[in-house]
Amino acid sequence: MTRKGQASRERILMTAKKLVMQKGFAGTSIDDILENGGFSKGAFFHHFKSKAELAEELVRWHSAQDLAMFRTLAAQVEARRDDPLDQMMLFLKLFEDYISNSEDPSPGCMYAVYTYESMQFAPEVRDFVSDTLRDWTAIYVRKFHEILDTYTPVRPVTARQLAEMIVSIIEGALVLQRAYGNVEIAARQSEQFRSYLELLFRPEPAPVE
Amino acid sequence: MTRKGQASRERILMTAKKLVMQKGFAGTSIDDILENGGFSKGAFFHHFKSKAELAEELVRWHSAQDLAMFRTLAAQVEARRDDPLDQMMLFLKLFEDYISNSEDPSPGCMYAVYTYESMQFAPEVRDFVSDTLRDWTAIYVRKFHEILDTYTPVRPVTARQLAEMIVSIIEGALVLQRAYGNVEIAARQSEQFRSYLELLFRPEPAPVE
DNA sequence: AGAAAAACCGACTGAATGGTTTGTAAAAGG
DNA sequence: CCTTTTACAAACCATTCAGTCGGTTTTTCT
Repeated sequence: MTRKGQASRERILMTAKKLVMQKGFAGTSIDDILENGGFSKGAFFHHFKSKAELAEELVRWHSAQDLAMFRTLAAQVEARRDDPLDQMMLFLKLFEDYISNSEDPSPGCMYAVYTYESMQFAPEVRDFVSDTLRDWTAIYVRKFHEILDTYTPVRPVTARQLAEMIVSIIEGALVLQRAYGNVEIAARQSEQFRSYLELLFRPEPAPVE
Repeated sequence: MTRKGQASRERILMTAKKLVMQKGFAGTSIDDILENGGFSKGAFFHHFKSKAELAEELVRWHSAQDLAMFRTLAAQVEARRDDPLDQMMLFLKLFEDYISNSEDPSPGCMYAVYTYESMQFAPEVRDFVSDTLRDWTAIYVRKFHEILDTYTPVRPVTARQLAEMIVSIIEGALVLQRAYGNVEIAARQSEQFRSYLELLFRPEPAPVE
């Protein structure tokens, strides 16, 4: 694949991503993508043999970017803090900055789009999406294990429960954000989750009555 | 509209709901609905003048059912508890029972489907969905106001933040539930939220070191 | 420079889709 | 009982859709 070929392919993926996030996968036709990006039919089918293949390449491409961003944040955090709880708190704060400042016109999670349209996709694509979500959760699970090795929570809780909680909160907040056209919900909810972690792991003495 | 007519209309809506929750709105063709429910084209277009009208009637119909269920739970709760925090806790528990025992093959939230495919719908439909989500949140906001009038939280928090938190958690948990094919996540996450409320409003004395 | 391969163009095709129309059976109303 | 309206049936239509194909341009390799 030539350099120019790669570039075109990426431009198609970028356009497809934009439209799929706006209108869903079934709601986005190939002609839509072509018109919006200024490509031709021939160009598209030179790079992707079918719409189904685009679907697969699109999530894989997106998840690679996503993971890279995630790792960048995680690395920053681990360089700046030693304590696992401090790391988690800083990570969440950085995430809040990131999501508040991304001027994405149609916010949302691509995995959620794929999940709610799962019947459109081949089983392997569905599996890829759920595996990716599982990987995402697993990274949090590991970090919460570290935290639970160091701290004793005020109430019994498992690493898995906390990991699924932050993922759920973010996924749900993105739905609300999109429905309301309000870009601050995800950050505010991440903040609430931090508050929960504080109470669980760093309780203050009960206030005197 | 005759009784039989009403019944047919409802059967179409039921079939449409099932398919839309499985495959998304754009991914569900009218022919799909007809085939799946055993209707004819004539029947469909007798009851709905277009697919767009079906979209609108479908959310409105669904939200009416949804709200009725919500009110039933709320009424049960208010009959059994006086304290607003107790009411909230019981409500969440009843919700957990409800969602764990509903044998829905393709779980998820219809508002999330509409939100992620929002470009498919007329502005009035989009507004209806966001208004419905706002109503939903507003009911929680009111209850949390009552709670905050009675209890002092350990950490500063607003009724709106808590209301958006439970809605986000449930929305997000439904995404994960669907992705993983695991029907217990929403209930488990609701439980975590209860745990947060306990820590906020009914803190135990800090453990002695 | 010249051959070979990759990248691209756009007219075309068949199937699917949303929607229309014409006709008919069954209720409802007087 | 007879008329009018409602409820449905299904053939039909125009458009859109995913995908094909034959041909041209551009890039790469030697």
